[in-house]
Amino acid sequence: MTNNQGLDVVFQTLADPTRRAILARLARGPATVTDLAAPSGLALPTVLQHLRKLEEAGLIETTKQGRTRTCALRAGALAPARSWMEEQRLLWEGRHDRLDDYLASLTDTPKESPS
Amino acid sequence: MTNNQGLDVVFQTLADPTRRAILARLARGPATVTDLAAPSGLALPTVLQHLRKLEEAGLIETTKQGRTRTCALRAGALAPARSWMEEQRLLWEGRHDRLDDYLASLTDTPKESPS
DNA sequence: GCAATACTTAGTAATATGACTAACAATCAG
DNA sequence: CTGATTGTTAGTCATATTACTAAGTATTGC
Repeated sequence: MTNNQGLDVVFQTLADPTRRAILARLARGPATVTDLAAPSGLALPTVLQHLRKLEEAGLIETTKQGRTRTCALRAGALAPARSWMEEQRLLWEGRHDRLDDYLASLTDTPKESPS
Repeated sequence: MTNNQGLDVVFQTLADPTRRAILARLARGPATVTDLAAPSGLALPTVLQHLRKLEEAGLIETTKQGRTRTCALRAGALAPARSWMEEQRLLWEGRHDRLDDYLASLTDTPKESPS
């Protein structure tokens, strides 16, 4: 269905460059909170907020062991979003109504232009 | 690059269900502002705001002819977002570090010293 | 011309977002 | 135990988002 409620959350989560950077970093392997914060130039609590959102969106998972929390990607989490986009692409490309074509079709009244 | 600034806008735009619904509607063909507002149950100005965002994100284009504005999809506008997701998918799947595997690798030091 | 139609602008309000600092809690190293 | 490391919580603040209403402009049809 086009009404996937989880899509809101996933797209919203991906909309932030800091979070995309975190995902990109995690794509190279698991990391701790401090590891993730370092290149961002952000304060730890800020990064933590982003991590919470990423986790709530199901994009990552984390566990705490001792005093360090390790974060890793959750494979397949992007599938619904990818799926939606693919669906759209097919629809969009399937019918290539460009706007001007459409407008042309409206004035296409076979009447041989009086006046 | 992972730093695509346009991705912010596109993902942000897709994060709203009303806007996704508008896109889904437009995938079936161009429509006027009023057409798009009707099924949403929203006030016209609200829909207009969404349309402006969609247009700023490059996802649709609109033209006014007489007193009606017609909206249509802009094909290919999703490409950068799709591209980012595809890139991520490859990375994520390429290395299937699940979190527990990683943690296991850390404690690989056989701790024969429980209790 | 006049009224209905279709959109627009402006202003408002509730809520969400993303950043910070300060202070706390829980480990680990020596 | 003590202190450094790592994370967490709480509270604040500026800005953005998304909705609304009310009032405007521009076209079209009679």
